[in-house]
Amino acid sequence: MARAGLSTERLTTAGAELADEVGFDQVTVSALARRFDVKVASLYSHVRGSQDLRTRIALLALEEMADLAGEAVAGRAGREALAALGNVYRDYAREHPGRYTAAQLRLDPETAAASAGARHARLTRAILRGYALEEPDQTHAVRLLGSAFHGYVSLELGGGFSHSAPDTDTTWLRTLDALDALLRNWPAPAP
Amino acid sequence: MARAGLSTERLTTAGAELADEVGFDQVTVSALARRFDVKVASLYSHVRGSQDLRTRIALLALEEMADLAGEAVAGRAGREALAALGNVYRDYAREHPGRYTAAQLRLDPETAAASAGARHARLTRAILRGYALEEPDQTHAVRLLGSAFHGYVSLELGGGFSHSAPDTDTTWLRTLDALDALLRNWPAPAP
DNA sequence: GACTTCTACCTATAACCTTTAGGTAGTTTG
DNA sequence: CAAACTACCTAAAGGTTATAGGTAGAAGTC
Repeated sequence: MARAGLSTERLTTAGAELADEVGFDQVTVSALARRFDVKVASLYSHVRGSQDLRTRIALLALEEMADLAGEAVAGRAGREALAALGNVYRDYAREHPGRYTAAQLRLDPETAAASAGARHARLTRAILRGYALEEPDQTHAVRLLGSAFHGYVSLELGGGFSHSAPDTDTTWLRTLDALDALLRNWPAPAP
Repeated sequence: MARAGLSTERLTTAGAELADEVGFDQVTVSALARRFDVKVASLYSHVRGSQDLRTRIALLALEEMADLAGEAVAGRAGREALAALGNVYRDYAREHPGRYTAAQLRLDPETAAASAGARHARLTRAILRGYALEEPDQTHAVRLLGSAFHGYVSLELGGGFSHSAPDTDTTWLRTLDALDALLRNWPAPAP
């Protein structure tokens, strides 16, 4: 009875790979068992079930992205920092589509609180140091940046911009231009 | 043998209701059959399967949103039109979370081409008539608006902004302010 | 080095969802 | 009013989730 060397971590990373290959919602306990050439029930010693597996993948993705974002933003400011952060999300989503959609999984409050989610918020906020924004506009801007990045990436990933000129790479650059200009020129509330 | 009065349309709208109640990915042929108090196999005369059902719900949601967006944008221009369009998406997502996530379903190219997707693009483009944008910036702006709206709505729906000051309603208003300002002041490409 | 103990993985089982095939009872049409 | 159609059925096969309880190999103990 050769042992496959299962563990919660190995299952999580294998699940993440599986997600990237076949899509996050095709990630199933059975498919994972097949990948390890092991019976399904064996996974239940390491993972509580399919929901648990999915949230573990989501947490992994959030951490990985936060790590990359941290590196990318370090030592940069202004538009350069903005572009670095945006590129992290966009590149990650293209290299790891399954993980990226996993990261969008709705987490229950406690899990979310223990996740790398807060790090993402802090990193985005750090970028705003290069721009002159006071509270509460800073928070508004954090949310707007998050929305724009996530929205762009998820629409592009979903094929929303596909096959029509101009290509999405230049739109992405112009989007970064636009967001940079917006932050430098943050408007007062409308009357 | 009383007839339940099934039809593809009734199944689709019932499926949409179900999605709003229990979440789009909990929409299952079995659950729908239960709702009509009918055996599962009976649905397969009206719907090809669970995938077919899901895309029908997605198409319905896209149409409903496009209808609402068309009404909302008519007779408005500039910031007013921008806010009207954004509010349509946001309100729709909050009233019909299941349908909204359904609308994000990745469609195969032919289905997408026959969907209301193009109407959404046209409506967004129509809004830009109130701003002075030439091509290709107009397309970039269409994509940016789509990203910002979708990103905001989906993060808010997923609880991303939850329970932290300032409240999401004012962030939403300030986001509209910001996008309006951005469109009025669209930047030239960075050097 | 034998003995316990832990761990990794197993078989078996039950519940649920999907999908297809083929049948029967209402409803509509000529 | 018979033929044809439609709406719904039973039956069955295959896949996924999940739990309970069992066995073999590895690790620690004397």
